[in-house]
Amino acid sequence: MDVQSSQRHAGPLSRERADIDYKNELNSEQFAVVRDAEGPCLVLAGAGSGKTRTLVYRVAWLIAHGTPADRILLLTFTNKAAHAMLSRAAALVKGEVKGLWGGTFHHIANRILRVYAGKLDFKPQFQILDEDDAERLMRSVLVTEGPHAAGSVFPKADAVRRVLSFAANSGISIEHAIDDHYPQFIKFKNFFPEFARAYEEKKRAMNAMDFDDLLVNLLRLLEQFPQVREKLSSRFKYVLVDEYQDTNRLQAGITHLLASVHGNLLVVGDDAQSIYSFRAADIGNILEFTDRYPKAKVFRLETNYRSRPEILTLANESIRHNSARYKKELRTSRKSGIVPLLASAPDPEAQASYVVAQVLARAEAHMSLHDMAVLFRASHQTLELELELAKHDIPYLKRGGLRYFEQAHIKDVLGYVRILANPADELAWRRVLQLYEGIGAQTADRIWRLVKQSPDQYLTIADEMKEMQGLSSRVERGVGEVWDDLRAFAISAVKGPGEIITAVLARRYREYAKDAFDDAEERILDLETLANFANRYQDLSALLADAALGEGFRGEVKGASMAQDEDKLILSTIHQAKGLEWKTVFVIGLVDGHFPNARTLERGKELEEERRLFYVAVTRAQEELILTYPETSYLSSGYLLGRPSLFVRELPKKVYQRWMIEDGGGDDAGMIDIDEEGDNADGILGKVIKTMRR
DNA sequence: ATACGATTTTTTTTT
DNA sequence: AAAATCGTAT
Repeated sequence: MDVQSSQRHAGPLSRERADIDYKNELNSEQFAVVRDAEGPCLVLAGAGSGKTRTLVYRVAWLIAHGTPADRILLLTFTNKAAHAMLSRAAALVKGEVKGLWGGTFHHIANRILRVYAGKLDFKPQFQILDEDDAERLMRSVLVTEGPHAAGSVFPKADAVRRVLSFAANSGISIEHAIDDHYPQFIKFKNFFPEFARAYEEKKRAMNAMDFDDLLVNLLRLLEQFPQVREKLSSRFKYVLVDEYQDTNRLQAGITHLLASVHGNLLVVGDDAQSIYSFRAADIGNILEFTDRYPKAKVFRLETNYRSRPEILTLANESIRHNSARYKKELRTSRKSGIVPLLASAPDPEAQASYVVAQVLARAEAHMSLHDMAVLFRASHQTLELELELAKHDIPYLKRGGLRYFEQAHIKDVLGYVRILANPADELAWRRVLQLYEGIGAQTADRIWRLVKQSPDQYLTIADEMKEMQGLSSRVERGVGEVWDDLRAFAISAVKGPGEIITAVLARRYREYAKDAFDDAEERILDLETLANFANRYQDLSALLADAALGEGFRGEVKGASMAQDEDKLILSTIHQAKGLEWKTVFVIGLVDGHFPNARTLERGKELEEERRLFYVAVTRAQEELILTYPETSYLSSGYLLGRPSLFVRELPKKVYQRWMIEDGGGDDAGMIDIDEEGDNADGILGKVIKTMRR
């Protein structure tokens, strides 16, 4: 319908690409979305149903029919998804996506807030705090504001921050968040508002926002400044959102307002793949979309192009144990293949050597490593596997766990950059100061209190410092070195951000790293790469913002430093694997206590989310699915005699084949009969045997 | 009093 | 692996 009308506004139609044959390259369900998604639209798309493809073609269609790329906003959930989608769209329309706004919510919020920071009383160079920063800042709040009653077990900084974060993201009060989601903190409820206030105050003083603030402040900006809202939402003629099931209330509010002028809001999601409720993602956004937008068109993509029917059967059998869901059964267009395998190993070592043997067998049969992936619930589950892979010289890339920018050496060095960019950055000061011999938490605190009084004159403070009482000569020397260094780095700063890092490395950190880390060489190499990368920026705060948001770096820097197209096996958390697919998928560690996670086993509501996670994992597989679990494994409390995961036990036996892995040669923990059908009644603790061994 | 090294505990998932 | 805790050195 709108094809003709939008063509009329198309301007120079000569550029329209006749070479995309939409009808042929898409199925009829997908084509309907690409052609008709005007106004509010909800696309319910099952796993592997070509949802990314549909979005990419929709973008191409819009551009081909005259919408300038810079009037399209494409919101995705991860940086990786954003890049993948933009490059696919670029390939389709031959580079005409330039100017398209695409990225994560946080990325887009950052971009908009840089322009309008002033309206919210931030300076435009505001600093972004990553999770580690936020936790440290909260820790310093608890030191001053926390109750000092000895012996009282008080929630840790990270826990406090989580509560506040959850409240912010779901748009509920702190009290409410504690009552409903963190009942263990009810007796401390009265303290939280005070912590929140002190935390806010510290952030303000630093001109800093944490991840949540990016969303909160963008929403506030749109709500409180109608001219801004008008301007932005007029600009974005089309707003497209991927993975809508994982958006939270703030994000739904933001998309609502950004699309408020044109009303063209296209959201795509799958309620069965909602796995981020711990971050306050709200399935209600999808389930109630048609209530919020009564005129919304609803599309369904229910044909799976990815997986063999045997794999899909297993997935469907699993997800049907969940009660809260849209009724939807995935059909596959593919021919019958191999029945999924469930393999049990005596211990994690045997599990690892089994996976490696299977990988090697496939590699020998000329399968590329990048066509296989090993998925897991939590990143520490790969320990044995990584050892085994190293032993066999198999190159791999692990996703999940510590991020590049959260590693100590990176944060240390960027600490100097942060001080130079923003001398009011309390966290950077504390971190950098404690790198020096003789300066610990106490001295760092005293120095910071002095700096705080006039941050902009920090270079001249050194003299006052000397007059501080009771400085031992060791401390005094340390303080002297700090300022000598800072003066030197301030001079390098003129030449660009990369020069600062080079100078830090040359003047101090190279030596420091050799003492502090046993893998110093690798880390120094890392930092040299970082220096190179940083030189692409002129603006320190732009560099730091991208660092905090994880933008660009992981893929580019690391990829460039390694052999670019070396074939690698992917190890990934299931969360990071969302939206991806491989021919062969291993899901390891399927034991009660690990997956489902011990914490969620105790709470019924979260168990459904955990099951959706399992669903996401198995639906990544195209040809082959191999599930494994160790019969004994390891929890912080001791050995866990595992029974296979609930998610496996509840499946009908006919959907998988069974396989027993022989002991790989590691020390045998003794054969114990696993009660596979075991009743759920005895909690996992009953199965934990404390051992003295460690 | 403070720094720092050794020991113990604890760890989901992500922007 | 990193933080919290504890004990010793400066």
